[in-house]
Amino acid sequence: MRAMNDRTTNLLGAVGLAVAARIESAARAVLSHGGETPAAVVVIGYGLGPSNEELRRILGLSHPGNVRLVDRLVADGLVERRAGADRRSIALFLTAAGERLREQLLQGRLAALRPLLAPLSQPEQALLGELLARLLAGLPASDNDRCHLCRLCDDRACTDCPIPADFRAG
Amino acid sequence: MRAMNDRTTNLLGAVGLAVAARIESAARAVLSHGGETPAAVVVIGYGLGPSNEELRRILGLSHPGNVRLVDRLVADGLVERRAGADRRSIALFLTAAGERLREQLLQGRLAALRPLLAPLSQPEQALLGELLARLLAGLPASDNDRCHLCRLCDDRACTDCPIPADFRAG
DNA sequence: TGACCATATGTGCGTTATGCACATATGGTC
DNA sequence: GACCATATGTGCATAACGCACATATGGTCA
Repeated sequence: MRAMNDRTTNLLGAVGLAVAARIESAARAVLSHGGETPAAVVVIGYGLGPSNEELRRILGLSHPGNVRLVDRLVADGLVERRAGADRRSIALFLTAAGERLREQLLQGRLAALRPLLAPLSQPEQALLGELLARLLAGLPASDNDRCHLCRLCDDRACTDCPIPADFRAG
Repeated sequence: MRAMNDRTTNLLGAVGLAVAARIESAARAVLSHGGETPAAVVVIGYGLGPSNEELRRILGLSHPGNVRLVDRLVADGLVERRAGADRRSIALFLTAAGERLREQLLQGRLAALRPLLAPLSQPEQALLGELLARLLAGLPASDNDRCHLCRLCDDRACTDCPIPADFRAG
């Protein structure tokens, strides 16, 4: 089962680790919480007022885990719980401080990743982008999986997102 | 400061998250511990008998964190603490069970990542491999940083590793 | 209308992986 | 031999989770 080009597979793994580490580190520099907390800020920041349950599915957390995560963000003055569609559900929105922090998260993430591309020339970067886009497009994924994968993406940088996700329609 | 091709940067971030998630998931399927524990098995498995301190630096953990990590592996019968160079230091080695588990870890990681490359043709995969290799080679890194980055790599798959690391000399 | 179940939120409690401060033992140096 | 560096291990705390449970709302069906 060992493919000829496991070298590429292995390099992909090494790069993935480096990328994830930089993303996490950049988030920690701005927000004093780890795990899925920064992703929650980005997702809530789309302004659609997700319920606790919707957010939880996107983040891939348990119900209680999500409640505690929102507790942290509310305690920090970054998120507000407003009335939702039902009287049982709530709608999550960023405060002004939350919006500002979200901006820092998105920009910090890109800033942390840009140096990785520095060794490549502009055409090479464009080529890499195409290959990565094809790679992402090939992931068989439900709508929720796509939202999960893109939970930290900067929707402004992600022009022509290769992953069709309905929640971006707006 | 917003570069023209932040799209590529953003895609790199998305792919990195997907890669890291698959690596972690694959490790969890084989080893019932998370964090740096699987990496420790791989690193110790090189058979050089690293001390607690050497291992800790490669994994990027605190001293106590590393001691507890080794405690877990010893309790699971995967690692042995033997006498080290000094009478204060120890030398860590895998048991037979540890060796077997390391094999599963390495193969599981590659198996989890291979599907990501499936959308690309063979020449495209080779091209991606070259770009990733250039990307990794450009990372300014100390010896320890390199060991840290490669802490989950399969040294058999990583033929012609783009990252010069002295510890691979043997 | 009321019984019943599904859905959504929140809480008590435990676990895992970690860090900090500290204690202890060995090694080297002056 | 005094002193400091190095290496290991321990007590205690923390962050981010999950499971089991409790509670409230909504819908459905007799």
